[in-house]
Amino acid sequence: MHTQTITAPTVNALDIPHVMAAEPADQFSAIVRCSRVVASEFSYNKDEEIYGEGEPSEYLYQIISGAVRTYKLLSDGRRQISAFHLPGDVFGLDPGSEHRLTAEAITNTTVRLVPRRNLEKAAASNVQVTRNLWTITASDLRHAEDHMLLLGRKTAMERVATFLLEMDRRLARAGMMALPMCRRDIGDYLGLTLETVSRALSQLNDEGILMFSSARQIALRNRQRLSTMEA
Amino acid sequence: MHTQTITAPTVNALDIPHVMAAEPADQFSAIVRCSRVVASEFSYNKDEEIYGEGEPSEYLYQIISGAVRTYKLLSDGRRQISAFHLPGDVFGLDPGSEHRLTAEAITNTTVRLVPRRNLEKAAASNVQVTRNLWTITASDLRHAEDHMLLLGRKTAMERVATFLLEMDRRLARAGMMALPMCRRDIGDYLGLTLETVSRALSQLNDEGILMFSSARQIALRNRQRLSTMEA
DNA sequence: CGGCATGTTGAGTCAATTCAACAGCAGTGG
DNA sequence: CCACTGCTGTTGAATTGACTCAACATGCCG
Repeated sequence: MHTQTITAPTVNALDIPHVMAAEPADQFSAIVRCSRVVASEFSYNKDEEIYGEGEPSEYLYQIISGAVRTYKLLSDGRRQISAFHLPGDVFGLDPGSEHRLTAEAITNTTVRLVPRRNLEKAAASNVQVTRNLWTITASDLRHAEDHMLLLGRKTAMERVATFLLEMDRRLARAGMMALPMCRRDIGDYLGLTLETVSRALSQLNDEGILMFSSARQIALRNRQRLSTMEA
Repeated sequence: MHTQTITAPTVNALDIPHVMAAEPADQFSAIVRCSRVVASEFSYNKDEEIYGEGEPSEYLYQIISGAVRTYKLLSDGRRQISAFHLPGDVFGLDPGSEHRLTAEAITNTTVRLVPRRNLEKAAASNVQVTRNLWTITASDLRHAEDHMLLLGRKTAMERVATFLLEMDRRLARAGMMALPMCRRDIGDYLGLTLETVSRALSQLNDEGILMFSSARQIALRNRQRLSTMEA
């Protein structure tokens, strides 16, 4: 693993319970709490690889700030991004000993991480830890099922509409979203070319459904209309 | 659930351990054994729905004989099949209370099933049961990740090559496979039309890479060449 | 044997891609 | 401060792989 910055290990599981009690959905915290393992922090630079496909799976990650893409490549370089991970999201849980995807920082990114080894020890005795790990895998599966429908059967415009609604839901603040990823990343997520993505966004802008303040700063002006477009 | 035939509940978990000891990979048996719940048998007719998207998730299924497709629909009828389930496969484990896919019998199909309610009771106390359920979900996720790459980035011929190798691996006997599904099902699995699937298969036949004895009886004649075609 | 499902093949179309040019902007250094 | 450079994004024009529509072939089941 090629980490650039190592901010000293900071968060001890024993400190967390009361702080995090208000966030029942935070599985990572729940796992850390139950398993009583130490979570460290690491930072990665923009475009830096966090782990590669086929590498041993040693850590579970939660994004503190930044954004991460996980993807698979074909031999000739065609790329399919499976998911974008945003602050609060957990990634890197490939059950089995090897990662099945590559993970890269989209922007400078800081993560919390716990060694899998510790998790497994905790999971062996504590059912709740195992259940939480299962829940994370189940969420990934749910997303993948939805995404297969998009990739297999939706038109370009429907894919872009779905993407915008997903990102709006996950990262909009004050009606505005700041996309961390470039047009090529969006294309590789949606199974389209970057030009097709750009054309679809321009059309939505022309139709008044969204508004750009810059290429990556987008405000949705008509979510309902966009919903009908996602098919 | 609209089941046509109810063959009397037969298999009791307590009978299984020794019979199944030779199949370590059979998670269903392991789960049934650990949780000491009763597994029943049911049969479904060709094209009969086993459960629908959005319905409460009440059972976990294992195919004894036959084949099942699980899919999602768009409002205008476009369909994406997520997976084909063949004898020995487990399906229906949508964590959470509702099914996220519809399941239908492709041919007349017999399944073993256990009530989720019983599983959950067993899983609450027995870590091994939870781990096995997690493993099933993880396998589904792995397949979905591979399939997203196919749907987002592979050409029609590459998709068909991948499909043939998958089915050959899973159901070939004596170098021959008997596909249970029609061309439309294959198309809806691969994100293609049935005509495109048919054309690709014909081309592979012309090139001597496969041989038909009937439309659904296929023997691969050159797996290595097919492997290079799946990209 | 007839009728309907399923599968194949051909011809024309089209949505998305490829290739190409240019615009915008951020960072760099003279 | 502004030209220069590289990167990202947009737009246009031509191409193409897969789709649609159509006709026909095959085969299974009653």
